[in-house]
Amino acid sequence: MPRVKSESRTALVDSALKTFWKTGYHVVSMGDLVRETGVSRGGIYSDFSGKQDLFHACLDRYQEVVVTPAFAPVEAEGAGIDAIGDYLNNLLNRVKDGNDPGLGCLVVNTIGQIEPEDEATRARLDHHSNRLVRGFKAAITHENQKSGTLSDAEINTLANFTMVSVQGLWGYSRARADLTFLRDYCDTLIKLLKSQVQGADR
Amino acid sequence: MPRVKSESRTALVDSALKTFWKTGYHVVSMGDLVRETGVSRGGIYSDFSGKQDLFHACLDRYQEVVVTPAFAPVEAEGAGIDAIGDYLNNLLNRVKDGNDPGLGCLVVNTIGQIEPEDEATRARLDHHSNRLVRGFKAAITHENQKSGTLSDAEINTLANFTMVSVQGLWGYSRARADLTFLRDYCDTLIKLLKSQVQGADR
DNA sequence: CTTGTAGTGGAACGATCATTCTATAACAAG
DNA sequence: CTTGTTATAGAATGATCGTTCCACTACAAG
Repeated sequence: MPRVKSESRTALVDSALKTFWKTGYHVVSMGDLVRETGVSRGGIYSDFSGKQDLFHACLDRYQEVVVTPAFAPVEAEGAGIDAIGDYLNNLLNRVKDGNDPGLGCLVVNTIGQIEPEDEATRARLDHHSNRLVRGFKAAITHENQKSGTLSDAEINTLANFTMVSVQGLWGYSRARADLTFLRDYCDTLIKLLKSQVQGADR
Repeated sequence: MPRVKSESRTALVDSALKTFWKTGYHVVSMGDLVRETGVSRGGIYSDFSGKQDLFHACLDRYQEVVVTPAFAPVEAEGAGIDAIGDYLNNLLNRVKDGNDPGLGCLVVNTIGQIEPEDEATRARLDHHSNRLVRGFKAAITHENQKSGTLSDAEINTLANFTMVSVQGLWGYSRARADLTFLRDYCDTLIKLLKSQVQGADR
């Protein structure tokens, strides 16, 4: 038999992911991707049907290599509100350690530049948002079990709020790479969430 | 004397603003702008040095025609936290009435697709963020004067948090045009801010 | 060795981009 | 009318885009 087919090209996708993340889908050219990934044009097109297909693979891979490890504390069994703080700090530390191509979140960046008809991309963004809400809801629910302050509807609303607010953090972190500023945001969010569960003002 | 020079082209900028807002800077072509604004290529280039220059004019105009009226309650003398809710609902109602090209915020969308070296654009985005923080800080400070619960540093932190969180709202509103969902976010934010000023849990 | 496949480097293609230019129409002032 | 200015429609330009194609190399299996 001939040579074995490429071992699934994760290195290509990882490299393309960084490029898309740093520069944005529309600005990245296939020439950029060839240069940054070290894979030839033919190689890319043999594994993906085109630029958009590769980008979708990057969005999926982003969930695996960035969201899953960072969000693990929240998705862990018995996670409470502090796990949300761990999640935020996990990503902030990635930035500090220089593991990420820059700040921001690939999903949040993409929301701002996707065209409304692009359903395939939109579905991936929705999946991300739903994943966050699901995690936040479980964490708030667990924290709330101690006091029983919040109703189910209130927990839902709070989880949705947290998701939206956190997407603001990642979006804004692209504009301002001030770790102290960003950590203050995280501390405030956690404090606010806890104050709601403790239900001090109800 | 000959014919008078074009009356400052505000109609051109207004139209270009909508196009950039809806579609995003990189996706909009000069051909799109010619078609949407009804101004010829020569006309555009006689008033602006290029696409980026026109875009900057749109960012500036966005402050005037969108942010200033919507944010007016917050920037008004004696505004409190409810003014922040008015601001959010002002923009949500614009969407409902179909005045805006879609959802989202031109500034937030731009943050996600600007290249780090583009200082001229970045300065305009910073100006917007600073304006929001200044307004939120004044409103929270005024509300806090009744109880005196929060320190100056705490007010600063809360104003920064609010700005980041609100940018999350406008960013996410592009992905999910569900007015009920978005209003729930607004109500939650206002409730959280008030609970902090009342200082129930301190 | 030969054979078949995977992958490369880069030319080629047609489309589209931002920008410039030209010829012309519209109109105000003399 | 003529003259001067503004703006138009659209051709032209040169660059770059995503995509396709091809000659060639590397290598594993027979």
